Amino acid sequence: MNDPKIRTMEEFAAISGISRPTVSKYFNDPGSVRKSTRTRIEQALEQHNYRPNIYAINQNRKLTKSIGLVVPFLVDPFFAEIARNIENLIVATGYRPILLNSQGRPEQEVENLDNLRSFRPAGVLIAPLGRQSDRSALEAFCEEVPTVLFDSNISGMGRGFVGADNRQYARDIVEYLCRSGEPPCFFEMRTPANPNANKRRQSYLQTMEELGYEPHVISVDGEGWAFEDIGYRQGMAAIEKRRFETNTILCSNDRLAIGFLAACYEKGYRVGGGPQNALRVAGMDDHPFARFTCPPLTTVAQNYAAISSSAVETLLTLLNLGDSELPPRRELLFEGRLVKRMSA
Amino acid sequence: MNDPKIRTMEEFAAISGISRPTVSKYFNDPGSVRKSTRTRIEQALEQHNYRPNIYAINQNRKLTKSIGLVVPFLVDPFFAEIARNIENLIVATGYRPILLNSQGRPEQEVENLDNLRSFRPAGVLIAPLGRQSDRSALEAFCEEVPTVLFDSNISGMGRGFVGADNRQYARDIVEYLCRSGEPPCFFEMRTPANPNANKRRQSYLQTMEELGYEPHVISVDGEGWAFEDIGYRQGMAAIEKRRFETNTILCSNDRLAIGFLAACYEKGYRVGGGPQNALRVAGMDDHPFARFTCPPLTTVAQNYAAISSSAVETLLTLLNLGDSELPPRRELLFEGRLVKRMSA
DNA sequence: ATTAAAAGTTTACGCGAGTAAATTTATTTT
DNA sequence: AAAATAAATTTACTCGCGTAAACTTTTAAT
Repeated sequence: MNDPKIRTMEEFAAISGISRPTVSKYFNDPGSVRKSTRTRIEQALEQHNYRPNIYAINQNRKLTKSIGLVVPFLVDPFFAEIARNIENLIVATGYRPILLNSQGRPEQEVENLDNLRSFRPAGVLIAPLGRQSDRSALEAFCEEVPTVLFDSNISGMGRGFVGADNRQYARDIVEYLCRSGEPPCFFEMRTPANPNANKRRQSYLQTMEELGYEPHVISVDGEGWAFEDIGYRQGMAAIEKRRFETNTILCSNDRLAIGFLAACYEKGYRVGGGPQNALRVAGMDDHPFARFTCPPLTTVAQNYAAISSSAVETLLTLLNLGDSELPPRRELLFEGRLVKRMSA
Repeated sequence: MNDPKIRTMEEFAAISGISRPTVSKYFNDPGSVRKSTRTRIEQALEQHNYRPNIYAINQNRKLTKSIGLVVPFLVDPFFAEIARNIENLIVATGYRPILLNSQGRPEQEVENLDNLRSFRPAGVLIAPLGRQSDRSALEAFCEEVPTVLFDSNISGMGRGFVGADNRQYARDIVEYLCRSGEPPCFFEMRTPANPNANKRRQSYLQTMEELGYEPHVISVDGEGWAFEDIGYRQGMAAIEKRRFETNTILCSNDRLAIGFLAACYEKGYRVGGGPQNALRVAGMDDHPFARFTCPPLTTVAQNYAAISSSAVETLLTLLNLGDSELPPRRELLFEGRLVKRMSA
């Protein structure tokens, strides 16, 4: 690294003894140049650690080597974890991830899309806010940029969707709860932020019916993404009003369950299976911290790895296909895995 | 929005009836043009939603209007929350944030710095991994780009540091624990990832001595950023080996405490103040989910807002100063606020 | 109204690479 | 070794905007 400051590709090409256009080819795809020249370039690279100017690179290119990644709420460890996975996968394929956080705000989501547009990414992976998303803004964006949705589906939007098989999630855990104790009540937000919650409720209702139990849905107020807080406050209220018809509560997601567990604790209800406990509580998602609740939370584990890699693969396939042969929009749902812990 | 596809600033300038250089001035600083022209531009803007090409903008500018933000581990809600705050502040000042996640990996941190360099940001805010950081890489970076450290200090590195007054954190909570029950043992990782942990231990030792109690430090093995898991596993082991000399455990941070609470639960120890409980547990940081643990965690709350805004302000001051008059490196420490909950 | 200062316009060049076309050189194939 | 193919080189133009200089118009000050 004797560094007489290489600034441009011109300078670097001169030093490595290769012409600039060839060096340019190398940076776009090292495999596209002869092995001998590749070696020479890489030797020069080791000595001078030159990097092509990222702005100049992209200015005159229609298809950027970057992929946008928009998540609705990064403080939610579920999304942080998914984002982490996807970022790594994107890097592994040679693209550069651009991570944007909508922070639970519809305006921010639209703003992110606008920003993203100006980056001219090759493609975009977006987990929409859901109900609050600006549909027309999203739609306009999807027409401009190859986009794959994940986590939260909006039918017809984008060129594909990868997410959870919410019906299976709810079915599996409801069946488990029913055969291991009293049938569950369903605890949820009345106006859930994303469509997964609705599917989970529907599946709860259907499964309960199939099993011959009477369903009990407790829908509570609350806006925004502070699910734990809503689970706690509304859990307290629901307990006080004795709104639960059985001793088993299935929460619509783990974050709600974490808040609900806090309410149970404060109310002095012991949570868990077995006769010594007053209540059983379960969630869905296998939130990264669900195994550290007290008691550890019984839940349905998202297949993080599969969802992440499938989302990236779906997008990459689209990108390699070219605009001519648009495949039909595909929806890929991954099953969750029942995780039995102590809470139910 | 009748959109006959404005692509360049030239086209947009023609439509708005203003010359391109003036339009350019407008985008760089709307306040720098006369009010009447500003209005005309903004009217045209409403009709055509044109956005200057981000690559072209930055290519020919030494000082980019963007600020890098590097965090060590975004799955940690503490950093997610800080990042959220800082991002908002950066946007409010007219800069564009570039968020990069080191994911707990030193190589990734170096990679992030390299990437950031090629973005030529006006300045950078970085929370280093700490012990594992590549000092020389960091140092080289700091010399090239105006950089302010936060959360995790590395003495002399960068042009300033903003973080927590860890000694005060530990002092305050140790004093509280001592006057409200048995003096605390200190539960920590043997080789903590960042220097805050060391300061907290030192302050624990000093405060215990000042109060005339014998300190007990339980240092446990464990690498990486899975603090909850370490707190859980090593907490289990420590409980089994009866390594705690008193009934009060102060954990080096909340994530460790969350794991430790899970261990207590599994071992059947009731946690909280009062005679009916076996153990008291406290943490530090006021992790976003600390109030939802069972029992709710007594801790010292980071002043998220102050740290975030102070970090951004420190950097902006530097940027506005120009290279001539470098102020001395300043370290700003913010006090935490004792938050008494049920766990101790 | 005259003058000075501020703001806007024209013109022209540069940033650092992508990329296409024509040509030369190197590598394979027969 | 000759022919066919693949890879590099040269040359030259492009992308979209920043920015400086010289000049003109508008606004503010006297």
